[in-house]
Amino acid sequence: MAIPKLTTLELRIMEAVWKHGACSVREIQEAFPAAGRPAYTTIQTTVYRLETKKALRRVKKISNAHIFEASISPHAARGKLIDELLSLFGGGPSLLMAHMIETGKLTKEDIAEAEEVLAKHKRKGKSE
Amino acid sequence: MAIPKLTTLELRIMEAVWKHGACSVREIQEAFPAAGRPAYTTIQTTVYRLETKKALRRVKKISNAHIFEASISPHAARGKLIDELLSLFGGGPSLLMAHMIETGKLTKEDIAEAEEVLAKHKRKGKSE
DNA sequence: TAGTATCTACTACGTCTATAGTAGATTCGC
DNA sequence: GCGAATCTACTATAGACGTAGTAGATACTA
Repeated sequence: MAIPKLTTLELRIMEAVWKHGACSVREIQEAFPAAGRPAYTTIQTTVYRLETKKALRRVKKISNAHIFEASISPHAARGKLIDELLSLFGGGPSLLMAHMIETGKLTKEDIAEAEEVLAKHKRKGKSE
Repeated sequence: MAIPKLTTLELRIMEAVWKHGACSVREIQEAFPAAGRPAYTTIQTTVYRLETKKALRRVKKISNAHIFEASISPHAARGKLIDELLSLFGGGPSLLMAHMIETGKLTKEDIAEAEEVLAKHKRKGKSE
């Protein structure tokens, strides 16, 4: 199943659903910071679009409100974003990492952490 | 100077200008792979839009053609992209790195390379 | 200089996105 | 059961993007 391309607002809605679990349009809307919160119907429209994109689906109805659930995982959605970014950086992580180092976003600690994660991942991978 | 938001096509045009240096619309168009190359006027329109976004500027005229030059650096433009991605990953590189490791995009070698870049960067940074 | 090629400037248009209003259905409280 | 609140479904719209055509200006060539 291909991960659909999600826009910023769509992604923020997905984040809300991923975080809160199955929820209504109202709950999604209220997950947005009160300052600059989009209108209820703005969220509603975008939720519907996420539905046609197969990123959300209706699971049940509570009272007169539909309850939505994510059909794609945060892991998969983020993976797609990363793939797209990497493709703009020549396909590999080198340029991306180099850039983060130059701009101070990637520190010694982050690298050490990455090594640990890698080691852990390798151990798991071995058993597959 | 804020870096404007660039779309995919815009970014590909910028890449061409960054690579070739100041060039004409025709040269930009021909930098695209022949298969699926957009029409001349498609490039032209997008170049104009990049001009209003202050990402490109006309520097001179050769014969009857304008020559364009980048007003923003690849470094800055890529930095903006990375910032946007990182903000979707909680602001830090950890989640991003972890994801790349899990999906096999980040290897031991990449991490070793990053360490070298970091060391090199630190040496340079010290003298500033 | 006359014809041809090229380029600019402008216009057009379908799609997508963010935005939100409205009408009618549903439900809840009393 | 009736009024108020809430929700859905539909409609609308402005701006951005990718796409490209056309008319007129400019320049090269023979």
